[in-house]
Amino acid sequence: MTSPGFSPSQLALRCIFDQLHRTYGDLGWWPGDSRFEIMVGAVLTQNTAWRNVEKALANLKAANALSLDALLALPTAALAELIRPSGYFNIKADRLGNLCRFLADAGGDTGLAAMATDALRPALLGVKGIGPETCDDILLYAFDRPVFVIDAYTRRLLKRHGLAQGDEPYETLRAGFERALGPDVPMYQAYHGLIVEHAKQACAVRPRCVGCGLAVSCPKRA
DNA sequence: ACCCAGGGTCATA
DNA sequence: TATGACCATGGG
Repeated sequence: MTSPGFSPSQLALRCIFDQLHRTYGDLGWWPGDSRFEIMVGAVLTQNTAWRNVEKALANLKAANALSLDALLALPTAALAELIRPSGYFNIKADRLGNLCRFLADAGGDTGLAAMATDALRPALLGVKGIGPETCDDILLYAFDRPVFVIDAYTRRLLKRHGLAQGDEPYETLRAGFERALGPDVPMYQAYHGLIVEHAKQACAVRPRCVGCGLAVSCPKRA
């Protein structure tokens, strides 16, 4: 009843995961050297290709600005200039400022790490500029919480496999994944990365399930 | 030239 | 609740 309209079987979701993992291996998601870098990257990658985010992150590193204190000390206009390659640079500069102020108030990422997920998730969602996907990227990859990330690719993949209609509310899909798979941080981390990687391949590769023979559909485009 | 990318907010109905 | 406009760079 927690996820009306989306009750996938554990078998179906595991089947897709196993084929993707067999095809692409361990991708090492999320790339990043610190919790803070992952959080910043999660904001910068909103509706943006990752290669553009890498340029912005490189600019921040070169300016020695990829830390909470350094970013807080940076004027918004200067921050916007550094992250220009990632697009939406004005609004993202504001969002990073919101995130940094929230972090500082909460005692940095050490303070956040001490919070229970049930308290941390609403707190993050309360930051202007952090929606459900960015929030869950942060929870799953920066703080290793068992939260499944839902993105447009995941929706299309579910739709193509007939597991969901695709336009269900975010929370419905997230709850469906988590209930079917059970809490498994390493698998959640790998799974989302694999879906994105599979989309990047743009159907150049077509993993096929050994057991059921069903191919894993390409989640690129509608 | 057009379409898309590892989304989210806000105004409007 | 549910659309639509807006944000903006860079690669295919």
